[in-house]
Amino acid sequence: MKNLTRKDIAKAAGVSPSTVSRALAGSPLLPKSTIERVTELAAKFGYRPNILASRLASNRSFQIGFAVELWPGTRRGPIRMSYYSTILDSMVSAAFERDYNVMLLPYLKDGKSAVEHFSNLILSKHVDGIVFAGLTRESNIPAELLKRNIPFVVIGSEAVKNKFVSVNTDPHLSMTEMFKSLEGRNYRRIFFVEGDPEYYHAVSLRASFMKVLEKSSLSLAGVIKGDYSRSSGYDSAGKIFSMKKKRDCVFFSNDRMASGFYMYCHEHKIAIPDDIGVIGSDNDDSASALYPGLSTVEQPRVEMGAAAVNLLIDVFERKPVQPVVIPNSFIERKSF
Amino acid sequence: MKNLTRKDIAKAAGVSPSTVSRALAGSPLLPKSTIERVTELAAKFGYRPNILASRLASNRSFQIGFAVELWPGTRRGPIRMSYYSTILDSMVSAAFERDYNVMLLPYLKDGKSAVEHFSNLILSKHVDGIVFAGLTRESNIPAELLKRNIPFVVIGSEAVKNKFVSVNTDPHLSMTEMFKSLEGRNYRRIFFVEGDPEYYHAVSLRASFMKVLEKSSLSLAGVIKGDYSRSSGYDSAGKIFSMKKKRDCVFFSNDRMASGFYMYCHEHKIAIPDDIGVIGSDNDDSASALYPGLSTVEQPRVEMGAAAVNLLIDVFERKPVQPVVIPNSFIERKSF
DNA sequence: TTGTAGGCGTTATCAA
DNA sequence: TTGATAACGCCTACAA
Repeated sequence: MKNLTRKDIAKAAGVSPSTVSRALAGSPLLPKSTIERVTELAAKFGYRPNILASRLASNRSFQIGFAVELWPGTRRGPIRMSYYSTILDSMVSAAFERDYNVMLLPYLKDGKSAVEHFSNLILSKHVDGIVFAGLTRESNIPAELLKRNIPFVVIGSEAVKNKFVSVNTDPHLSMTEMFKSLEGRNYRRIFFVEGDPEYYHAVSLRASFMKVLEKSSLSLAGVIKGDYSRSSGYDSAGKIFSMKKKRDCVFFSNDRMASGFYMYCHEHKIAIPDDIGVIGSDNDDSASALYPGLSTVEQPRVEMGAAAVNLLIDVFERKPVQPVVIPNSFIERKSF
Repeated sequence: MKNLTRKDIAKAAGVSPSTVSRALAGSPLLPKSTIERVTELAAKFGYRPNILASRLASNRSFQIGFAVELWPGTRRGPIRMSYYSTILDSMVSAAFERDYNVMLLPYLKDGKSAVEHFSNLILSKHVDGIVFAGLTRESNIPAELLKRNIPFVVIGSEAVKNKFVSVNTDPHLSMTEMFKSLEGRNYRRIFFVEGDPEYYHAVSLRASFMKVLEKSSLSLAGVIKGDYSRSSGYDSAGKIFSMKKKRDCVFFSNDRMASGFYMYCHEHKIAIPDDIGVIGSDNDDSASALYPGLSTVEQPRVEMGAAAVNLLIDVFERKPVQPVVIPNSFIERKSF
């Protein structure tokens, strides 16, 4: 079956193909009557402009890529993790509002150079630009992509000297709120359980925590290494309880580790918050299933995803862009 | 800056543009030497075929759409829910393996007809086919899309008379395992907390449950209405405990409702499993944070997502396809 | 084994 | 206000 094209509509309407395009685009040059007639005819025929042809002609794909790193040999990627899925969720909406689509760009962790892969995707016009999230601090991707003049935005990574466009969180406000709350409850010391320092998030959260801690009346009970996993949260409990004093509390760099800590406390009949106060970070959905409700430092993922998309489109449109820093808030529940 | 095209490589290699295409596609017609020479030259120049042109010429987008229903006026879609993100995650991997890409297709819940929207997406060649998940039972989308000859696959919906391609779960095996376990622990009665019957999943799970229940030595303590939400699980507790007898247990149609029930039990100092046995369904990640560990009927989402993609590509390639039914398993933890 | 040439269905420029 | 026409870059039948 032959595809319906502009020509067919043009013939039926007794105009030229270009007029059909103009009418469908609602060009202000055309009189209303023409627009109406052509539009009606197009609807009647069920004509839809071929987006493939339109993209070729305009040399734009109107697609934004979201990079997802696959583990070779598995059917598992990062999207099932709530950090990624929440960001993606809001990216889709934000892109939709600006007439872009989001495409997923899987790449193999130990495949050929990721940089090469993404360059190809841009050069071959698969996507107009790429959003990255969850890169490790040592990743060379942003620096290399910059060299090659590839439009991209990075979520949650350090924007080295503001050289590339990034979206980040500033937990300063939420930390301030948190310490204020803690002081109000007469806590004296606090443990800090760190995330995986490969990630910028872990480092910046720690820095922010320490900065605000200094100004507070609490003192540091200790820093415990973690890696964001539930088991590392569980394991941290042993160390914490070996050092614990009265009126101590713990801060976890994500809710997942906090949930591991909860598990330990349940198993050992330790009462939260009576025996120890607990605070998490992320406001994961799963955290709200915990009992007692986990107080947590929110990560504004929805805002970050939307901001990344809007920044990227601004780049396409050659508008001036600034790195975006989004403050987050502290959510108080029952865990301290 | 001008785009690098076949022509440039052709000129440099002293061949025609078509030969460049053939070489890059590894055509068996060409001698190895030509393929090598052209490939090297292309690499040296950093030439990447323009996928936009290729798609126009072949009239295929090599993209698979995943439909996501947006709530108007919010930046929230379904992808943040683990049901969707897990399916999507495996779809991306499966598509990658067969050289397809996954594109997200948002549509407004109360926007213009969804059917119209998806027809357009296909007619305009945005995507070659579409995967749906989480449709309600009364949705007219599958029937209408079928009429219009649009390639699609539906996950978790009833395949009415096998008329359209679908991927479903058969919980029969896991239910059998579950009841066997329950009998081994001397449970006498079981409550069934239903999901939202708008969804096929709720209905089919209930049917499967009842069928296996009949053959077991347990009796039905009652059916409680739920809607998959945590709060409906919490609310179910009141009804359950008003009817509860010794050696009763509860089955929840998803883990989320079970987590609401846990919340109630914690608040009311009811011990799981000593006072009541609990079983969930889905094997959500968040369920594994519950204490005591929630036994659950798994939903094979990873397999469903991958199967959907492979079915769809089979449809493109005009291979004969059959609806896929994937059995699931029972995961025993500490909640009964 | 390789080259030629006619699509594919738009967009965009220029002329009328 | 409209119409012609030249790109856009690749695919592919057909010819050589």
